[in-house]
Amino acid sequence: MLSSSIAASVVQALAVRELRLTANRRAVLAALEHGQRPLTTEEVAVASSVPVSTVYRNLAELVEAGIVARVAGASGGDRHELAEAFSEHHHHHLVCIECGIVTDFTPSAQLERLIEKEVGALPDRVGFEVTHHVFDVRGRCRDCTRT
Amino acid sequence: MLSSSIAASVVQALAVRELRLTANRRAVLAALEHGQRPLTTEEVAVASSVPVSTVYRNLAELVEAGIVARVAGASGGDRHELAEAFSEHHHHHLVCIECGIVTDFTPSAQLERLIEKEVGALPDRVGFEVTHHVFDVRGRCRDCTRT
DNA sequence: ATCGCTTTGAGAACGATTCTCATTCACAGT
DNA sequence: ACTGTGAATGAGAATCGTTCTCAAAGCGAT
Repeated sequence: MLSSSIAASVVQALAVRELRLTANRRAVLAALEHGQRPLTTEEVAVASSVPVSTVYRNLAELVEAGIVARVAGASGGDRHELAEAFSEHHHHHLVCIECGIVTDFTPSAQLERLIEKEVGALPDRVGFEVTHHVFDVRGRCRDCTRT
Repeated sequence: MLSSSIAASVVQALAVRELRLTANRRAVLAALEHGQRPLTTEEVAVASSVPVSTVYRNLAELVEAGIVARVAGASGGDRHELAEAFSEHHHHHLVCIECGIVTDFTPSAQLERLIEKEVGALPDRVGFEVTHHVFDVRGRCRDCTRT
C-alpha cells in the first residue's frame, strides 16, 4: 500500500498535469516505495501486478511529473525510484556492473556541499542550465565479488 | 588516423584478451579520439565508415578491454569515449536532457580529492568493490535553453 | 444518469542491439 | 612466400525493451 503521507503530495503533483491518482498508479508507486532499490520497469510490473504497457506509460508520466526519478543502471533497462521530494533523503547510487543491481548510499555532507557549490557555478561558467546531478559509483557488489 | 602514441598501449591492452588491432578497430578508435564529445554507436559507424554490426561488436570488446568507456546519455543510445588511461585527463560530463548531447567538463581538484577519499572508503564500509565513479550533471545545454 | 475526458490493456509497431554464419583476414610457423 | 588456425568481418535475421494504437472502461462534474 502507498503510504498516505506520500499520497497527499503525489495527488497535488499529479493534479498540476491533470493526471489522476488511479489504482494502477498507486500500485506502481507503492512498488517503488517499498522496493529496497531502484526497480526496472519489468520489476515494477511484476511487483504491482499492473500490465507492462501501463507501467511504461505510468512511469513516464510520473517521471514527467517529477514524482519518480529514472536511474541509469549498468545495462538492460533503466531503473526507477521515488523522487527525492517524495522519499526519505538525498542519496546516490552504487551500480553493480556485473548484475546491474543498484543500491543507495549517502555521501558525507561535506562532499554534498562541495558538489552543490561546484554545480551551482556551471550556468555562469559554461551556459549550462543544471537540473540535477548524478554521482554514481560503479563496481562489483558484495554478491558479485564472491565469484 | 589513430595517433601512434595511443596505438602502442591499445595493442597491449588488446593482446591481453587475444584481440588484434585491426583496421576496423583502428577506425573506431580514431573516431572516438577525434570526436569532440562522447559518440553514439551510430555516430561512430558513420564517422569510421565501419558497418554498424561491426561497430557494436568492436565497441563492446573495447569497453570490455577497458580501452573505451561507455557514457550514459540522456536517452536514445549510450555514448562512448576513449577510457581515461588513453585520453587526456580525468573529466566528467554535462548531459543535455533535451538533445542528448554530452560534453566534458573538469571539476575542481578539491572536489576530485574529496570524491576519491569518499569513494575509497566504500569497500570497507559496504563491501562494494569500486571500479570507477560517475559524476554527471544533467540539464539543458546552451543551445537548448534558447528555445 | 449523462457527458467529456482520462485511463486502461492487448497487441502491433518500432528501433536499438545482439546473434548467426559463411567468408575473409592476420599472424605464427614452416 | 605458403599454409594452417583462430580471430574478425558484414549482411541480414532474430531479439528485446519501449512506444504506439485504439476500442473499451473509469472517474468527476453537472
